[in-house]
Amino acid sequence: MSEIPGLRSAAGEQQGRQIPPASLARLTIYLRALNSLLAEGIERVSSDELAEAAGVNSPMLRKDLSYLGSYGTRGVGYDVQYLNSQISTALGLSQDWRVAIVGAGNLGRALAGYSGFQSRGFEVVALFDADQLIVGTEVGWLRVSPVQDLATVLGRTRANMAVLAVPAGVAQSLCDELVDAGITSILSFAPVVLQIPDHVQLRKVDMATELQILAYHAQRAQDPDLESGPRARAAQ
Amino acid sequence: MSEIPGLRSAAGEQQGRQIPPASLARLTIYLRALNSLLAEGIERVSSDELAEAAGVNSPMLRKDLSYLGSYGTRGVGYDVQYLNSQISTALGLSQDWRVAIVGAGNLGRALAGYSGFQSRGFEVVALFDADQLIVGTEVGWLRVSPVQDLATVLGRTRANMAVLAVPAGVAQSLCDELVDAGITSILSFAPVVLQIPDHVQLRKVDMATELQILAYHAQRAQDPDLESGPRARAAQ
DNA sequence: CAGTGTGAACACATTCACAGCA
DNA sequence: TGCTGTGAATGTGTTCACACTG
Repeated sequence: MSEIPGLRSAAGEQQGRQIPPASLARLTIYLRALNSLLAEGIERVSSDELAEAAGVNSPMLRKDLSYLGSYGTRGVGYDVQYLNSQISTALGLSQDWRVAIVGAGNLGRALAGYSGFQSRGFEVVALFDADQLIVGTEVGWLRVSPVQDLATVLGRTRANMAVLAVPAGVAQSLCDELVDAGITSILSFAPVVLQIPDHVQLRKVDMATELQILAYHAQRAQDPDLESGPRARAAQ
Repeated sequence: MSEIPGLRSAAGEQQGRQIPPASLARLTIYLRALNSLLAEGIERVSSDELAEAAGVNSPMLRKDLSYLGSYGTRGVGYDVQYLNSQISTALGLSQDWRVAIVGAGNLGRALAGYSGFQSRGFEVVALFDADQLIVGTEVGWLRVSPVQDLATVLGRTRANMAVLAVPAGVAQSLCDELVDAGITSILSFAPVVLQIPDHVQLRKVDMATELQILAYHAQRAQDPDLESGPRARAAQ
């Protein structure tokens, strides 16, 4: 059992093609599901089962996987371990990512202590704050550094990603500092539009936006407005 | 200045149509930008200016606004105050939303104290935790309630939305309790796929997913792979 | 023959050019 | 004249049916 399909060109195959953004987002979910299966000691899954676990339908799952290559066995399914490692390398999770968190308020501390990072190949290597009362305190295994030392500490810790967990007002200037220090991947929780150069990747999470979207749907659900033809059930 | 276009059928117009999900997400950004302009005392904006402030291009902004109705003035632009209120009512932000936060760890506390909620029409009315050491403590204006009292407290506080900020392992059962207690809008930060009935709206934020997506792009940027024709710059 | 992999059909989102109005 | 509003064209994402294979 679990014979591993052709290993030639280990992480290669159709690596050159861009994975469509929508698929990319779902691949991370499949990875999570595969890790759960792995933890349960399950060795094989069918696309139906994995799709169920990931909350999508199986044709979509298969199409998503097809952007990476053909890692399943027809009539059988996927080897959990093998598929897991294939997706991981495709997503670039085989190298170590060193994350700096800027802002050690509740959110920054929550992120610093979030086990989901460590367990999925991200190491938090620095934590910054501007508040003198917070600087120097310990959060988990980390000591909070002063933002003044941003560039220095980023260099020393060889951080290659950053998370912005600071108030909106100071986000742009700190973002600029991160970029100047050579960071090219930033995840921002600040509720502002950040200006960045082309070569920098920025992703944003805005919790108020999420609630507003929920509010919109909730409002429509309660007013029995013009609920037109096709049942408008927003997918998970 | 600022003559207000036809008020007949106040919040009506083409309210019946569903706003496309992609537009909906951006409308919340426009709202944020309009609030900033309002704070600066600016009364009018053109689609170019507002698009710039929101980090999108202006045809897209105009198309998004067109799903709500025609609230601009040709040759002039938009009245900031008026457009702000039109988008707000379209999104259902004119009624009061009462949010319960389940989980008073660092993340839950960060959310409870997040000024972006209060300022945008969301009131945090309850905060729950399972840990006896945390129950009873104060976070901002709130006292942490025991999860055992979930249904009771949700009823008393008339919460109509919930945020799940709990570990993956207990998310599903708490989600079920929320649903049983009549909550139909849930924002989950737990890194698991949640099972929900059709009438419940669920949105998910997964920070590890965000970092993984960044990792993918960063990996591609460093390996000068097959960088094919069209410059693959992931939009903000 | 069960279950993967994928091309072709469909639905949705974005872009663009320009008509229409203050 | 300047800027909004929108239909038509393009591009992207999803669904589906089924060919293919272990």
